Amino acid sequence: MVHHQFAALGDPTRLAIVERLVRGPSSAGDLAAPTTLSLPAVLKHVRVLEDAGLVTTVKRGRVRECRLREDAFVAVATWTAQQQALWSTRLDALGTLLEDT
Amino acid sequence: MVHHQFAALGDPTRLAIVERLVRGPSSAGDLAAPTTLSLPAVLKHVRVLEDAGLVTTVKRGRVRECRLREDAFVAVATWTAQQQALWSTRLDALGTLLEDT
DNA sequence: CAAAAACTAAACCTCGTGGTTCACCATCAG
DNA sequence: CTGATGGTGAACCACGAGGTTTAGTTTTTG
Repeated sequence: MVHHQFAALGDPTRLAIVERLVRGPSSAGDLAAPTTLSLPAVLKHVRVLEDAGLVTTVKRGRVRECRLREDAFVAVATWTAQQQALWSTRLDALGTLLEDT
Repeated sequence: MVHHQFAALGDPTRLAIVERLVRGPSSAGDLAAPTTLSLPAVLKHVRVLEDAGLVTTVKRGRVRECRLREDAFVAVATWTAQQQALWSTRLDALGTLLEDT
């Protein structure tokens, strides 16, 4: 169900987290630092991303390390490509139909 | 700002609308028919998709025709691919770093 | 061991989203 | 012209999402 991924990426804060995480793993605190938000708020966002399968976290000692999951992005890319494919074949069908008339 | 597209696709009803629209344009009424929702509700969703640039609508006579915009999907696909690229080059960098040690 | 750091859990608040209904306008069919 | 059809605008409502603070808990560090 790909709409969970989309919903997770739909929030600007979460999108920013992802764009930062793409440069490498980070602790929750380091994710919160550049923002104006409180730690708990950021942690909630991370949890949402985790539930959507876009991020994994492990707790090492007292720090929670967050890293990106590539396969989730593949799922999103696949869905998008598939829709595009359906759309363009439909356009092709219309094209040949118009040729026939 | 791609998070608007993501937010628009994050709602299941809206995603369903898109998946139906990929098979060709449709009137607002025809979009509402297969759902349990009221027409105004569906129209609101269409408006959101329109604001996100994923859909265009024109009013012809008394019926509003909705159709998909391919370029918006290209934008989404591009963003996703770009993140994937950044992520994997970062993995490559880590790989060579590990080789050096 | 004591104190600081990093997170977590819980309680709480606000506001936007997703939905409704109803009244209304515009257009098409008879 | 009249009535039915398709859509629009406005008022309204409920609830969940995104945020806060505060009070713990668990590691690390001096």
